[in-house]
Amino acid sequence: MSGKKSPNGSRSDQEGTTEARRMPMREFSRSLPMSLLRAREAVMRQFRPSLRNHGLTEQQWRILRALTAVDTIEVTELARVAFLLGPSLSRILRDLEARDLIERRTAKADLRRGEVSITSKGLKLIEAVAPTSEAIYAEITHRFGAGKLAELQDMLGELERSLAAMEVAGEGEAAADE
Amino acid sequence: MSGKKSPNGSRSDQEGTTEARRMPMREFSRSLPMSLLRAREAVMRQFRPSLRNHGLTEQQWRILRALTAVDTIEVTELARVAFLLGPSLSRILRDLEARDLIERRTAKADLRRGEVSITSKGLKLIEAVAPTSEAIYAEITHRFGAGKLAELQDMLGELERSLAAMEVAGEGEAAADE
DNA sequence: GAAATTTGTTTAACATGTTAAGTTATCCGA
DNA sequence: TCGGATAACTTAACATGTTAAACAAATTTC
Repeated sequence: MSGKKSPNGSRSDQEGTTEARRMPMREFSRSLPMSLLRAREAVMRQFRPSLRNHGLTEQQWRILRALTAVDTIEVTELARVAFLLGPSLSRILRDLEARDLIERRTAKADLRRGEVSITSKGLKLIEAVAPTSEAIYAEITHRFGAGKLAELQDMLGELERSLAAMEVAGEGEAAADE
Repeated sequence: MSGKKSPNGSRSDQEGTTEARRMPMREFSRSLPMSLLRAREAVMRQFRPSLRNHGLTEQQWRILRALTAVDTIEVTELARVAFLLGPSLSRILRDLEARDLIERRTAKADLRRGEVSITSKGLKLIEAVAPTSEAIYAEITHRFGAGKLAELQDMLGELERSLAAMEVAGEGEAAADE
């Protein structure tokens, strides 16, 4: 476990794309995190250009999309639904508010909480992007197969549930005074 | 497609976590990109603490891991294997080099190309992290099931291939002078 | 009911993602 | 062989991911 593989000698070749260089680390590239990362990137690559043409990032789109389903929503709940961390969401909401795509106000009952809602301008933007987005999604479904897509999503959900209860062991390497 | 749903009235409740608030946008959260994102996050959440204890980020780990499989590798090829964009890789390599975990030198045949390799210090770090990483991976495999894991990865690879040939249509919204 | 604790959100700091532009080196055709 | 196109990085600029810390409002505790 402590030596390098691929007896390349001293790389005497130069135009050939040596076997060792053409396909390094097959095993690594097949790890679950890499598989998930590549699959997601393959999907998002389809959507990004359209979003970009409308001046939206993927995360901004997720937020606006989530807001269309509710009247108002609290920041923490929005973070959960759009799957964003608090700090990211905080920054993005600031920007979206400056662009008049969303509105915020503090809750009367609990002054710590912020309530967010989409503006009519935001709704119009969503409606402008949605057709293209839905067309892309339909094309993906068609190419991969609706049945397989459903099956894949079932497995992904099951994977999530399998790991939800798993302990997150950090090897206990922190200083003892903690 | 243009109206808000969930007739909440003016949210007269307060302790109840209204139905509309408890489960907003079920459909959105079931989209393929979100499913892939959540699944990957569920997996990486297991690995991050261990990596962090060794002073490594996920991307730095990917790079070092890829380097253990080869003697040297060119930057572009490394970007492909570790699935990182050029600019990200450029920055990370600068840091890893400063920490003496990798070495770089320009190729004699083509002065544009940089050749990267892992140092003995980098190898030692890998060997220190690997046991925990492999244990975590084994636990994930056990929880989810080895068979299902293989099946999932097959589907992910198939999804990638399905989308590889797909056109990336941007709606042609750019200015005409481009 | 004031101090201590907890909760909801934001700010800070650093690392990466993403696109565009810049640099240097190689290639290639007139 | 010269000059335009390409190629391989790198820098720059802005947005997000990630963890820690700050902050203010609410809740709990004594």
